[in-house]
Amino acid sequence: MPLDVRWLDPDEQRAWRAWLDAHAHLSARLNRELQATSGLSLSDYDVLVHLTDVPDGRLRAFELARGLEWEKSRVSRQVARMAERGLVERAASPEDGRGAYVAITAAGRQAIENAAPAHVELVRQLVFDGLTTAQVRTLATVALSVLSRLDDAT
Amino acid sequence: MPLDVRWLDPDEQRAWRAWLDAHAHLSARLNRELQATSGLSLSDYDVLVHLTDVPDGRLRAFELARGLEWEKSRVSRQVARMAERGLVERAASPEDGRGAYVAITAAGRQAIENAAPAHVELVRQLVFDGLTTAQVRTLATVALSVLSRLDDAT
DNA sequence: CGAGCTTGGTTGTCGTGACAACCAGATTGA
DNA sequence: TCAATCTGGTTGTCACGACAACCAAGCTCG
Repeated sequence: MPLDVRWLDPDEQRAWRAWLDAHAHLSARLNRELQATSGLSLSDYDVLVHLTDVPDGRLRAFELARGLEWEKSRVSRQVARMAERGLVERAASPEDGRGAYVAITAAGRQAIENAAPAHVELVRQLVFDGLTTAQVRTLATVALSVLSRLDDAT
Repeated sequence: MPLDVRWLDPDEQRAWRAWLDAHAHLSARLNRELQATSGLSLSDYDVLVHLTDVPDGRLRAFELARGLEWEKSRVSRQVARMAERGLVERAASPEDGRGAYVAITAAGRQAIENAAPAHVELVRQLVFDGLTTAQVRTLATVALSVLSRLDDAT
């Protein structure tokens, strides 16, 4: 066991713990609230956001997987559940015999249009209303730094 | 549907997305690495950290739940799994007939002592080596702000 | 062409977590 | 004292996600 480990100093410890805690509590809270007020989970919400972002409201499953950075199995199952609830529909692809389109339904649009305002408002209240613009920018910088280091890493 | 929603501005969007992405990728990566190099999950790791932090290496289940901020059912199941692998032991409490102590075993100590250095090193590489001390402090401030707003909220 | 590789997607299996129901031991208050 | 309540913990059930195995449709190259 190496004796030269560079442990975290107290400031780093603090920041690290706080980050983990904040994220855990925040996502639990957002999920609970979303669930309670609109019957959607965060995953449902993310799928619907991606589908509404595209002109015709439909995407191939693999595009959805790419956009969400999800495992394809996760997409498959999430879409299956959402289809059962009528939020999306699946359709075979004419161009590619293997393909599966995922299309948002009217009910799906309704659901996200109902859910979005309160959700965004809550994010604003819990996060951004407490921060200065400088802090927001630093937050972005920090997160982007982590992301780039994750990409670099072996 | 309210028309006066205060949507996120571009900077906020960016910070929000980056935060979520960074956390998702980072925790996936840390989990994978920990699993691969030491056979522990992040949850295992957290439990072991809490147990090594206390003098006699044992805690009542409810103390563990409090410290980890976990549901008691989660603690119960996690401990059951870890006991099966010999990382911890359960013991009845003499003082309280209902009580259950969770104690780290020699194997558990060994496991975390093996795992910790590489884990901390990775956190350092992926997060802190890329940040200035000012950024670290801002990160802590931001996270703490979110936490306090979560507490306030109804 | 057609065997072998690649790609898009689904499914089996396992581990995990939330929530609620439940059980047993402790506590308390009329 | 003893019924009502509270507390510590476990278990049932459901949803979710990762990973690997699998299936079928395209592609590619001799």
